[in-house]
This record gives sequence, C-alpha cells and structure tokens, in this order.
Amino acid sequence: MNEALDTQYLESLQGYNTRRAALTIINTFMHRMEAFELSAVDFSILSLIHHNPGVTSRQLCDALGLLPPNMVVFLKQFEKRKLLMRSPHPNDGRATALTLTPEGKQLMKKAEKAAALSDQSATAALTPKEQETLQRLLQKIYLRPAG
Amino acid sequence: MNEALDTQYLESLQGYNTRRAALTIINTFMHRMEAFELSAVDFSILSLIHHNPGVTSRQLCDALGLLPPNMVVFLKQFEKRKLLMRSPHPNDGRATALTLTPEGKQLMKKAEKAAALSDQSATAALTPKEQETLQRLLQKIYLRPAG
DNA sequence: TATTGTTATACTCTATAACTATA
DNA sequence: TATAGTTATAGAGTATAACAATA
Repeated sequence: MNEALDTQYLESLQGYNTRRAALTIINTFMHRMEAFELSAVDFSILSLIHHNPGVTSRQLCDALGLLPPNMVVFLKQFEKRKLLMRSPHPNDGRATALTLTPEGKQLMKKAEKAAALSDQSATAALTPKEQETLQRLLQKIYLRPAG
Repeated sequence: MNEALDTQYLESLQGYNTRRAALTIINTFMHRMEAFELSAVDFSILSLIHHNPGVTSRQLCDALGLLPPNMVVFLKQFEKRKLLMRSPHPNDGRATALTLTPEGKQLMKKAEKAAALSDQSATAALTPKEQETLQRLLQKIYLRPAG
C-alpha cells in the first residue's frame, strides 16, 4: 500500500510550491518559538511593535493583513502577559499607542535571535547566494501583486 | 494617520517572505477558481485524482497533508457535484478507488488551464528564468525539510 | 494487532455586523 | 460623516477520539 503519487503537475504550479515551502519554514519556526510561547502571528505583531514603538492597532492590521476584531484578542493576550503597554495616542484621541514593556523587549530580543536561526535552519539546503535570490524573488511577487 | 511601518526586520525573514508571497499567489488563484466553484484545496485534491486515477483517500491525505476525517467532507462534496466516482479497490477491500467522472475530467481540464494562467499572472513580475529559479529553490526547501 | 474510512466533536483562524467614542 | 477600537458571533480550516469493516 501507500505508493507515492504523481505530483508532477501540482509541482509545476508556483502557488503549490510557495505554499508548501511556507508551511515547511513556518513549521520549523513554530517549533522554535514554543520556548517563548509565541505563535508565528504573535511574533510578527510583537516584532512590528518592537521596531515601531507607538504604533496603532490599525497600522498593525494593515501591515499584517489582520482584521481589527481579531487584533483585539492578540493585544489583550499580550497585555495579560505583561509584554505590551497601551498609552493614549499623542495626536488622535480615538487611537492607542502601543509599546513593549521592558519584559516584552527582552523577550523579543531573544525571540528575534531564535527566529533568525530558525530561518537559517529551514533554508539550510540553499547557499547564501540562493537565499538572497529567494528573498528578492518572493518580495517581487508580494510587493507587486497581480489581479 | 496611517503612515507606513518599518517592516525591514520582518522582511529579512524567509518565513515571512514566503508566507506573504504564498498568500498573494493563492489570493489570485482563489479569485480565478471562483468560476469553477473550487477552493485551492478542492483543486489540489481533484488534480491529484485527475492525474492518479484509482488513488485512495489515504494516499491523498499523505500527499497533501490533510487528515482523513477532513478528506471525507471534501470527497462527499465532490460526489454530490457528480465530479467524483468511487469504486471498490482491486487489492484492498477496506479501501476505495477514486476516479473523476467525465464531468469531473472536463472541469479539471479547464481548471488546470486557468490555474496555469493564474500562476503566470501572479508571478508576472519575474522573468521566465527567475520563475524557474524560484521553483527550484522552493522545492529544495520543502523536499528537504529541516528540524 | 494494524489500517481504511467514517462519525462526532472540539479548537483555532478568519470574517461580518453593530456598537462607542472620538475626529 | 468617517475612523479607531471593541464586542459578539458566525463560518472556515484543522485537530482528536472512537468506531466498523477489512487486512
């Protein structure tokens, strides 16, 4: 039983290849982030706050393609874990400025180091030059999306 | 309001780049597949059956990383739409051999043509040579996954 | 005893409608 | 009137446990 299938046609599609590669890399990533109790999305949100102190919830949603009602849940969780602080936005009374607490900053410093290592491990089959090429080609795709 | 954020750090991570590119390509794909009332997963299952007539549910699950209880739902749906036929497996009385109906084959012929066009459109920012390179690099990653 | 396919069910992720307070 | 943030909720997608039929 359980012979291998002919997947040649699917492998000719970039959508299939890109999704499979993304799942492989993110799987490694999830594994490595367990130590910090962070999901991939947790990491991306906290990293953006880390590098953009004072950012608003709306800006995070736009940058990551998340919806406002779902962001609320993430931010609540981070606040509960004492990783995140909210303060009134200087220019807009409706908005909230988000920054990491000292604990949050310390966690993200470690997590970002681990993320770089995870990335390297997941793409270890590629030479450094190939890794650069891959990054360039992928960014060409998602920074210039087609209909 | 709504200034652009510094996403430089995230963009240095291949996991982020690959996921963003995958979402971009699959978004285009989903759009193009609406005409056939197929989701991306619908398409990948039917395409595997198309190119592997007589395949079993279990083989599909292994090839696509889906779980058996979830596959049941997809196959039921395809049967209801008269795209799929089940027949007893020649060697194994527990299993079922899956094949497309004539309607299913006809649908997938059209859908696979549309999929190739969608792929081309989503990666139009790349030269043909770059597209080949991308495919090669992505397959290197997911065919040789790291811990 | 192990495997194929199935049911029922739970959990996570993502999406929509509607509200409040500020602009 | 439009926007930021929130609540409640609905719908996909994905996961586990347990069972019948067959190996």
